[in-house]
Amino acid sequence: MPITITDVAARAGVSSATVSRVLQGSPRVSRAALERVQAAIAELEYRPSGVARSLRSQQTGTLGLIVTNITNPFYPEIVRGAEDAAQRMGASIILCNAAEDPEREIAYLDLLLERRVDGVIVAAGGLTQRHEDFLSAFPSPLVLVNAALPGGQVPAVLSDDEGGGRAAAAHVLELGHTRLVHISGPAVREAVSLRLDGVRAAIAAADADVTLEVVEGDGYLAGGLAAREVAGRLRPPYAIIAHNDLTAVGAMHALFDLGIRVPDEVSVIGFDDIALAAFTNPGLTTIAQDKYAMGHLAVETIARLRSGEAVKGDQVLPVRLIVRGSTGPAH
Amino acid sequence: MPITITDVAARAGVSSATVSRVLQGSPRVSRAALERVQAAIAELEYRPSGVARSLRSQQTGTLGLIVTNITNPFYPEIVRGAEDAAQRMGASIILCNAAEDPEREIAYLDLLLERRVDGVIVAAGGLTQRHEDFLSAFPSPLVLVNAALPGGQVPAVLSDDEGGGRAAAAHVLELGHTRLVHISGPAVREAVSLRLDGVRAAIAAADADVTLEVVEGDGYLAGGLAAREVAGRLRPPYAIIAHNDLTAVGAMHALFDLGIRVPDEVSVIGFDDIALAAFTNPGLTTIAQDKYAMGHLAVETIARLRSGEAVKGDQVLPVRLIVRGSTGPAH
DNA sequence: GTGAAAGCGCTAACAC
DNA sequence: GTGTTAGCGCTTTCAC
Repeated sequence: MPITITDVAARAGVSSATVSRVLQGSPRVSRAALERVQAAIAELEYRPSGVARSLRSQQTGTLGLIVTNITNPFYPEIVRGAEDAAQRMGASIILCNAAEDPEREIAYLDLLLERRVDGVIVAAGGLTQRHEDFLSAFPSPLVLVNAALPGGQVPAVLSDDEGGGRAAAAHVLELGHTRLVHISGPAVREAVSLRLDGVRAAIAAADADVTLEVVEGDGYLAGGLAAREVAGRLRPPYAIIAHNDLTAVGAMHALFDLGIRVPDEVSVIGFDDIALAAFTNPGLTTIAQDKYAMGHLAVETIARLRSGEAVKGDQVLPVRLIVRGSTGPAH
Repeated sequence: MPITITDVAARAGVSSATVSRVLQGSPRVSRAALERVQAAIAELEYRPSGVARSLRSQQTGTLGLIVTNITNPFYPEIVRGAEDAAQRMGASIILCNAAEDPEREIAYLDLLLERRVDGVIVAAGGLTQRHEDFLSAFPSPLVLVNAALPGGQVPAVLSDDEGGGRAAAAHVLELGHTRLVHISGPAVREAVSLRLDGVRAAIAAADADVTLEVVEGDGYLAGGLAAREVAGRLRPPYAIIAHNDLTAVGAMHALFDLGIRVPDEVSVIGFDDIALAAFTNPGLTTIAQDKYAMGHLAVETIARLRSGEAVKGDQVLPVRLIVRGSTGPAH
């Protein structure tokens, strides 16, 4: 049974109110009392109960962070950014790993409400209709990362998917590629169509004779395996623009299996810049999202929301092209 | 301001005690009251306050999980295992990312105590003397993952490092290698010397003419770069046994830069089996730790501790050799 | 400058 | 079967 404020008060020969004042750093405490209280706190190794404080103050100093899948290498950086920002403002993060299960995501939302968290961040890939219903009526500060709700009712932190798609296509176009294959993610996600839009925009802007083929992947390694089927009927050179790095890595593997050389025969470019991307062989050229900043900004946005500020619309972070070894000139 | 139990009671025309009974699923409630209370709960969208409950019940249903560095690919799997186990028992995880800072690790221990978590899991690489002092006197159920305290005062979940080192060396020995290079981790960590012990044991058991050279790395990618210096003076074939996968990947990169072929000229084997290992090229042969199980078991151990069971000593999980493409016959 | 006391939302005796 | 009440540990008026 931990020490309570009453124990400290007794030990210091004061009332609990005085101990509380010391805890709050109130100036209305005599020097003598202050010292005795501090001594008592130290001797008893007293630690005020966060639970009791939360009940009194109606705030827990706790933020909920729901991620689709913590073992997806896209998320740990976001978590780190969020955690750093939270720590800076004296808050803790309750991490909820939805393990790719939308129902579990919603169950966690409920749980976090019961825990009276000061805010919730949802870093989820795809949002279902049930999410929308639940989230748009969420009774607590809420920020979405990497996904948005129609109408912009809920503040969201996003990357510039359209610009990223454009940059990816422009890069391979510049290398002289005229045949592009886009392995997309699941069509329901908004980022998927935005990236594709970007690719199309870059092609349109190039006013050269360029073909684009789109095959739908799943956003994971498996989706990249579509490259096998593509390689069966397309003769190099061509460039594969993957929806994300996992897809790109899957595609590279399929290509290696077939003995097709990257980038000599086929160029591959990804999206996200997960840690893995720097360590494939060749290194993966990709469009980097600033994942750390996304997590950080999400927490800061919660703070702004809590201070009564009306944060409206999406906050879009810039992306940038990182050229490694997986893209090369078409020949 | 959220709805309270009193609001529900008023709405249902009963006392808060009755509402509480309904919440607890007590049988001592009349049908009529039960229905009215349930209706009121639904209409008001009432959610009991976890904070108030925690204050009453003296337990928070919350576990602290301190991780050295969530962006180190070794940890997300542990987190997932812990999170799954916690969820199964209705608990939440407060994730604390120490960001490689031992002081921050200790600060988090304090924080978690204030938050009155039901237990703490520390998944940290290296433990300093300050850790030892703090941890051995920790006033809350505590489990270490991937590190142990001398004397076994604190229950720890570990992998079979010695056996893993043995398996790694045995594997390359079997491939005909007679010159082994071990790139270790920082000498202070116990796992480092255990793995090296294993390597030595395998060599001793082989009773062949085998040389072993040990160079100290840092357990990260940079440590693997020591392979560059090794390659400068050693002629292939030889085998590099890395302390962990990150080190192995760093070594492979150094080798590629020098135009040395893996595994044709030099074999490389890692330890951990991080997600990355399957996607290097060639794939990394490694000793897999069951990271998910470690996280899971740690949470279960907390539960046992809380139920009053005296868990003593280390729980050592088996490892297993995973052969991919980075090791091959010596010739 | 300090203490008494109320109350945050809930549960668990204890009465009736 | 139901209500009253005390109390979990803290903060904050309100007196003095």
